[in-house]
Amino acid sequence: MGVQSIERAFSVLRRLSSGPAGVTEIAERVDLPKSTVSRILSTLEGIGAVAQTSPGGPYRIGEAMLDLVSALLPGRGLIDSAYPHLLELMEATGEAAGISVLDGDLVHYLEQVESNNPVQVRNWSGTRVPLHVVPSGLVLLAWAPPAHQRAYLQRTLESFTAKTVVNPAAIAQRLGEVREQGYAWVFEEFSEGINSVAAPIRDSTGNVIAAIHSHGPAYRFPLHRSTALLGDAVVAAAGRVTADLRSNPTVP
Amino acid sequence: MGVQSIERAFSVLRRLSSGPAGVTEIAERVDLPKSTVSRILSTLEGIGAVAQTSPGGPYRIGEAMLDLVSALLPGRGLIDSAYPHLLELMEATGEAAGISVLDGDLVHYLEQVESNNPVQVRNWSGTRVPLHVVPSGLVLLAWAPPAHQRAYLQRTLESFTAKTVVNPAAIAQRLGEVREQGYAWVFEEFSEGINSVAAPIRDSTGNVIAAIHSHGPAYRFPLHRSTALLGDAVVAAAGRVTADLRSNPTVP
DNA sequence: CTCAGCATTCCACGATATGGGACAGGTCCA
DNA sequence: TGGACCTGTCCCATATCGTGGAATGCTGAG
Repeated sequence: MGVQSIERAFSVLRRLSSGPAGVTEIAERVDLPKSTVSRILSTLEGIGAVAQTSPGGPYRIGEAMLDLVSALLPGRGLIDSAYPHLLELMEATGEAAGISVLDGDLVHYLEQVESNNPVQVRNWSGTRVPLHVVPSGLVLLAWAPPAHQRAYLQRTLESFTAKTVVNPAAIAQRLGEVREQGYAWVFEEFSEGINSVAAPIRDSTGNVIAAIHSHGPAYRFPLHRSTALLGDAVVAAAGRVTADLRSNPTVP
Repeated sequence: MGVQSIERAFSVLRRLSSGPAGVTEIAERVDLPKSTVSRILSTLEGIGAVAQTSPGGPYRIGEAMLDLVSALLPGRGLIDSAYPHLLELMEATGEAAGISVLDGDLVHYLEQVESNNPVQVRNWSGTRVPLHVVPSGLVLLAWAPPAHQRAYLQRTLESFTAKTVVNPAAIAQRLGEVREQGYAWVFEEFSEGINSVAAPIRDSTGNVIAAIHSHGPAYRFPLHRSTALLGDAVVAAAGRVTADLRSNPTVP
């Protein structure tokens, strides 16, 4: 039904995705003449979609394939832009800092930098948690389309600790406060012993596309420090990331 | 000189890597008739290389592309399998532990877990170093095809410290010892002040596909401890990773 | 209701991919 | 050393297969 040679090229790539292989081996596996496989590999090599492990050696998937999916690997470019500002924020608050994006009804933690403090909040990179229990989630929800917000609040909201707010009306009011203040604090609603504060990152058109946060053990964060000052620090860090994105708008 | 339709397909994919687009837009950008682009997109969609953001909407890069590069995101599956065993090894030796794979004439460090000791060997994750100066490299070379070994030893071998062994015959003999013992030690041949020990990880067919190692500052590692016992600890950890891979053979 | 813009489908044409086989380079074993 | 047996690339006559212009169908705006 489709274009034959394209389908064949992807059969070859699929074989290579499970490890390097030579022309003959691939030809047997995908049931094609060697000459055809050789020609396909030459073409793919010219594109950069495959490469030889060593000159004259077996073929493997090429770096160009990474560029093609970079938009999919959630926010690779975003992480690169945000990294230095995560470090700054970590130094400013003395606690771990991280960024996250919205993934459906969950907040997806992309990256985290840690302080060198021996007592640390574990690294949540790669995990996803419901929006209403973490400040990053509240931030992302606060600037989501109203229709999304309403849909989210109509669902049954899970409670994680004794302090978790699950009342839809209470959360809706909270979202308003977050929009006013520009940041969100959550005190032990996701996990007992962890406090966290977050602010929104915007793309070059002003849409909120991610959140940046800092979090630490409840016994020392924020402790005697002003939640407003810490909030401002996070907002400032988010602003710097936003500014960077504006000057280099290549992020998904 | 390559297969036209494959090259065209990748032109389309390249356009999509910078964000979703419709048929007309793509057609203009890559300078092809709409009908051709439409046909290419249908084919790619059948494969899963592209998908529609919404039914009837613009196209974006598809999830299948992720599977193709999973081998490139350096050994994601391998790292996942090995991680718990790296932790165990780190606890057993009290020093940092890591895994690495062969990349041409270099050993590529994929991942490292660190002890909580304040004095630490820096994290080499992501870097590549020549095979003959680190035990992981010796291990990978020891079980490489004899032709590769000979080719490698014929090259001019770089010296990193006063202790680096660069004599091909000496290295060849050393590889024999590594194969006998099942592990390799290197004392300050790569960097003064670092000692390291490594053992091979095999795939489900018995081929050596990676190495696991532990390394620490020379003044305390191995110190008074038996190099044989530490070697056995690394071999045991490697064996556990190998066993895991056997029961779950999805790694590159 | 018409028109503009979009994506898909159709089909005759011939450019283009195809694959069998020849070839060259390498490794292994006797 | 020779030759058997791999390997991957190249060649070229063949017709398959992709091509692209035009027609069709769809949707939404004015």
